[in-house]
Amino acid sequence: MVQSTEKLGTFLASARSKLGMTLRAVEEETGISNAYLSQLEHGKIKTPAPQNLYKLAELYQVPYALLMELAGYPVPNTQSAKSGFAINAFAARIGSVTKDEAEALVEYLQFIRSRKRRH
Amino acid sequence: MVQSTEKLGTFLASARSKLGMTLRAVEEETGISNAYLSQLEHGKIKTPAPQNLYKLAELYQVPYALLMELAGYPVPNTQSAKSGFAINAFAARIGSVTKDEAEALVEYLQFIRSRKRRH
DNA sequence: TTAGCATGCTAAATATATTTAGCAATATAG
DNA sequence: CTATATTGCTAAATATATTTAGCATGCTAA
Repeated sequence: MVQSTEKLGTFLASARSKLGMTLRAVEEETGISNAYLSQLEHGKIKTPAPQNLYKLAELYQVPYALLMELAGYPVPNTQSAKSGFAINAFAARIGSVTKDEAEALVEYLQFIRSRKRRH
Repeated sequence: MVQSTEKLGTFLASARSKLGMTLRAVEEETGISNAYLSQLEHGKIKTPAPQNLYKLAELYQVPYALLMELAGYPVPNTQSAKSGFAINAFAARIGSVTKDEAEALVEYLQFIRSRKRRH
């Protein structure tokens, strides 16, 4: 329960960092106070308003549904959300990839898994 | 803005009436206090917690997404599949990943890119 | 009728979200 | 180097969600 907001916080912090934006820059764009954003990134907000998650999703270019999940909210149309949760979070973290990169990642993942199995 | 919560209220009241349930009966089932339910049905709550809407949706047998809409919340998948087609294709290829795997993949991707940049 | 109970409601209490104000550290300009 | 601005942060203030307590009306049973 505590962890889910913790995850949301670190995810949002990471997303903002990726864009090189300052808290006050995000405040400018979204209308959400920098103080609140800071608390949000530090997991001190248990149930942020969906409106706020939506604004941040748009600004950060990440799926709104993912933020809802990370916040611990039930998400409508959960058929793909539940099964692909980890992968969605992962996808949102890396942004877009080229074909070659995707190829390399798939190969690397297979390597990781084969290695684990051996033990 | 005021009307949307008003609509939610009348909708919830109608749904409960249809089932012939009392406010306290709903409280029993959902854990939401009858006082709060009353305020909700009278449009006095601007932003009810999604968790509460979910519980009521289940009890009343109505779509959770509909309650979210009536509450004026953005609803995922009404417009949310816009972020990263390439990513989704990639995600489909590798299936679900663990947290550790995601971590490793992100790191590896950064490695790949830093390598490319050097050239 | 009258006693007891159920129902919907509301004011006050409490919890939590969100903002305002301002501090401490770091960066940047002159 | 010194001054000024920027950044992230936090305590206190404010707004709002949610609960607790209890009232008034009406229902049912004796």
